[in-house]
Amino acid sequence: MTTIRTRFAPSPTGFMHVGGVRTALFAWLIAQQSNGTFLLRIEDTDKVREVEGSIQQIEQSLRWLGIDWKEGIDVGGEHGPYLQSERLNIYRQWAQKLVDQGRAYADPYTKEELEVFRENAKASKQPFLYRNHRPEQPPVWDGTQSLRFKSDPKAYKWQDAVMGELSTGPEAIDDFVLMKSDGYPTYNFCHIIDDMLMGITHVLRSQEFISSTPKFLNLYDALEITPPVLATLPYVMAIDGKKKLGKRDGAKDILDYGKEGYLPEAMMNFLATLGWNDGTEQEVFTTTELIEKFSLDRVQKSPARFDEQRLLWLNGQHIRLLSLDALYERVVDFWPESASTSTKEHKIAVLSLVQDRLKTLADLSVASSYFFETPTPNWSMADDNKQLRKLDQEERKNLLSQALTALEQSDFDASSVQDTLNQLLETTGQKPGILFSLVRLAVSWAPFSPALHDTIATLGKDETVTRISAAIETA
RNA sequence: GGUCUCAUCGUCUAACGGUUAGGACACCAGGUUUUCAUCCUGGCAAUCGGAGUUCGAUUCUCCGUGAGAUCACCA
Repeated sequence: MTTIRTRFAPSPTGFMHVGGVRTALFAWLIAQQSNGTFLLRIEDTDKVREVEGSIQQIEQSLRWLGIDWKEGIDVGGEHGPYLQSERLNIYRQWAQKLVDQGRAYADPYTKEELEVFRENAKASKQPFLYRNHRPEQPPVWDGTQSLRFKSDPKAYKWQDAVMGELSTGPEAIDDFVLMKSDGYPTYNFCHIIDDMLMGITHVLRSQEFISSTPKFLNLYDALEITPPVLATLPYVMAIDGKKKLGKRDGAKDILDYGKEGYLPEAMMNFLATLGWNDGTEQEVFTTTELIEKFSLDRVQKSPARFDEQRLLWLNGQHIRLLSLDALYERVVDFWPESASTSTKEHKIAVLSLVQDRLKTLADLSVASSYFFETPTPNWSMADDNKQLRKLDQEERKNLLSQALTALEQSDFDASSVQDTLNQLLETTGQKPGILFSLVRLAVSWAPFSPALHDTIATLGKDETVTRISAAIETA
């Protein structure tokens, strides 16, 4: 198998949202599965749009997801530098080469003059093509004018690893800007140089680039470069509506999902299966399985909508996949405050009870608070309960007293408590729906909780006795 | 307007040209000695339209329709 080299090459223009991250993920997956190289290059050639701190945020986002890079601005590598603004002399050399070959020329027009051309074209209902206005005697390029590619318009037909065969007519090719007048290269130019110099074998990018691909192909031809494998990924669409997911439409920072209690492996599973499947009925994939099974030829051609419900479900699935120790490591930031003084043993015991109930790690706080702090009796909860509202005050007190007496004599492991509770059903002659609901409420005062005997055993004898006693007093 | 792309349940998707069009999420109903959740069982629900090719089209071709992208000294 040939060694695959892929890259993720974002612009430092702000936080990362799921659309961008998915492109990185797919590139990373195919590199991983061939034991190849995934590298991180930063495309900071537009100084106007650049946002301070973006690079750190991009790196943090990828690391959170579990995507690592073998080469990049922070780790270096033999094809560096990986920050485009530090490669300006390289682009200049290649630009000059094109000038020398007669394939690039300085643009003598002002923006205003170009605008006139465009408007005239529009007025006569013709498409605007810069190449129809090529200057006869372009000035010598000194780096202060923009430099344009002298295109060689023709029809192209090419293979896309996802989309299959794609084609365009010569109309799609025009003289585009290679170097801007501020001395920086355009994306259209420098990404091609960098991909070549960095040995990139597979270029993955999202659908909006499909219409500029013929321009790239024309430039590859001029530079006599064999193009890498091109793969076009369909959009991730916004949750509602039919627009591609973008920051303006409320796309969230990927790091926010971590803060909200989503597991990175669940997010990775979600992103990978958004537009890809392995052909089986498997829905839940570990990272290892994704690396093994992912393939570009099973990537969907059409856009997929971001479905939060599915992400939430997957997150629950992945939470259930974790061992208690692993889960314990993950939830450090999500305990209720009252848990801070608790022991690891107790916390693990609580986790074993609530694990199946968590959809996000952030659910932990609500689901577990009564294990760490004594709740205040709230008898209105009993009045709201269909079964319990039938009991009068005396019956409540009586049942709880019997439960208290029985439990005081119980060994406090889960199965003893279970036995005790079962005996109590017989001695009181009550239905479980009434007896258990009552006791459950008395020890938790929560709308829901794990199985009663587990809950009681985990609370421990002292705490259980205290709580039932308090319930009897306030009934 | 030019160029280009896409099209199966509400959503994510499966189906060498031959299946009662399958699965998952969501939703609804039932089950697992209380509750919530997990888990299990069942239910609801789709091939954009029209021609053509074929014994037979979700699948191939064409024409519509719809949706999207792009036509920057942004990437």
